[in-house]
Amino acid sequence: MAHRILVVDDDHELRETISEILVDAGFLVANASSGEEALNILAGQTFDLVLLDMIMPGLGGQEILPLLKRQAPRTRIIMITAFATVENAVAAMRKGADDYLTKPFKVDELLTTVRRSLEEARLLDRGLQVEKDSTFSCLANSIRRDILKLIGREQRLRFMDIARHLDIEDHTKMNFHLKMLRSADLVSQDEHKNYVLTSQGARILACLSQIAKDNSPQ
Amino acid sequence: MAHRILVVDDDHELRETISEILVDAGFLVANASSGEEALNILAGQTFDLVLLDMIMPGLGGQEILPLLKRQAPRTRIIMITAFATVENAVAAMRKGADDYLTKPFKVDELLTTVRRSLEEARLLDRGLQVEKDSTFSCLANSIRRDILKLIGREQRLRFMDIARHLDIEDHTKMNFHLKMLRSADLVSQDEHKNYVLTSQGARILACLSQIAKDNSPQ
DNA sequence: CCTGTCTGTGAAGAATCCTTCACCACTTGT
DNA sequence: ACAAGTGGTGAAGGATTCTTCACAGACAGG
Repeated sequence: MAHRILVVDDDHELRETISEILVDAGFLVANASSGEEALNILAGQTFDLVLLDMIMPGLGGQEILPLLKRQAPRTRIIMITAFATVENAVAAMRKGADDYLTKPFKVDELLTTVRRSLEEARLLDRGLQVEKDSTFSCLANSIRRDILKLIGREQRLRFMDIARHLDIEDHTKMNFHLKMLRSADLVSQDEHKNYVLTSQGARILACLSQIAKDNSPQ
Repeated sequence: MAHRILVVDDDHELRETISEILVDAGFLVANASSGEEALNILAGQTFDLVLLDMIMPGLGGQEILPLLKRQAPRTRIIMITAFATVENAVAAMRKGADDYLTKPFKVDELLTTVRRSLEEARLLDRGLQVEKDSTFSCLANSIRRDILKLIGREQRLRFMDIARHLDIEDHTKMNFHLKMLRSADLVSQDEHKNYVLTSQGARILACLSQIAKDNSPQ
C-alpha cells in the first residue's frame, strides 16, 4: 500500500515540484498551502509523513509542529528550511520533527530523506509490536497457558513446584517456557525466586479465562 | 504428577489388596469402605479415577454412580462386578461407568484397565483442548490478527480485497492464513464468498483489542 | 565433605509453522 | 472467444519453535 504524504508549503511552484516528484515515485500526495489548511486536512485523514515548510505566512512550521505531533503522533514530519544552520536543525528536531531538508534540494535528496524516514517509522512500529507479538505467541502454547493459570491460582510458586504440578519431567523444557513467559513480561520472579504473575500477566489471564468460558458451552 | 485413585469397596481385604497393587504401581491411592464415605471424600478432593464396587451394603455402586458423575464429571469410573454378565456391563456403562472389572482379577488385568482408562481420559481432554489451541495459535501470528481486525472493521470482505488492504502480494499466503482462521472458527464465508467474523471471532477480537489497549500506555 | 536437589545455560535435532511456487478451475468484461 | 482477475490446492523448502541432552554452580542436609 502506497504511503500517504502531505506537502505543506506556501510557495506554489515549489509545492507542485515536490508533489510531482513524490507522485512519480509512487506516493499518494496531498497539498496544503498554509499551516491552517494543513491542520484542517489532518483533522479529516491521516498521513504517513508530512513535509512542512518552516517559514510560512500565518502559522509557520515551528508553530504547527507541536499541534501536529499531538494530533497525529505517529505521522513522520520532515521540516523544510531555507538555510542549513545548526540552530534550525536543532530547533526543528527538538520540537518533534523527525528529519529536515534544506532548500534548495535535489530530487534524490528529497526521495532518500522521505524513504529513510518512512523506513525508520516502520522499524519503530515493529519495535512497538514486538511486545504484543511475544504476548500472543506465549499464549499460543498450551503448556505456557497452563503455567500461567497455575501461577494465577497459586499466587507464587517455585520452579520445581510448577514442574511437579504440571507433571513435566524435563525441567529444561519448563525453563524454556518460563523464559518465554518472562520475556513477554507475563510472569516474573520475586526476591525468593518464586514465580509470580506480572500485572500484565494477570490481565491476560483474565482475558484468557474469558475466552475459555465462552468456548466451553460448545 | 501421579494419578489419584479412589478405591471404594466394603471388602476390607480386597480393598487393601487393590490399594497395594496401585500404590506399588506409583499411583496415589485413597480408600473408602462405603458409598457414603466415598461421596464424603469426593466432596473434599478430586480424583482422576474411582474404582467402585457394584454391590455394597447401603449405597452400592449403581446408586452412587450418577451422583458421582454429576459431582465430578471428568473423573473416570471403573466398576467392579462379581460376575461378568452382559447385563452387568451394560447397566454399568449406561449409568456412566467408563470401564469395568470382574472379580476375581489378576494384577495385570487391574493395572492395564486402570492405565487404559486414564489414557483414554487424557486423549479426551486433549480433544476438548484442540479448539482452544487453534484459537490461540491463530492469534499468535500478526498477519492473522491483522486479518481479524480488518474484517472486524469492514464487516465483510472479499478474498482479494483483504490481500490488497493488507498489502499482501502472494494470495496463497493469504489463503493459508484464512484457512487457519476458518478452521479455528474465527472467520467464515457468507453465501457470496465474503469473509465475515464468526461470533467467536467477534468475541476474540474484543478480547484482543482489550489486550492491545492495556499494552499501549506502556 | 559429599550427595542430592534446585535452578539454570547452551547446543543439536525434531516438529511445526510459514512462505513460495507451480498449477488450475471459474467468473467477468470486451 | 479470449484475456484478466478471482479464489483455490498441493508440494517443497526455509524459518521458528519446541524438546531433549549434557553440563554446571548454588545450596541444604547428613
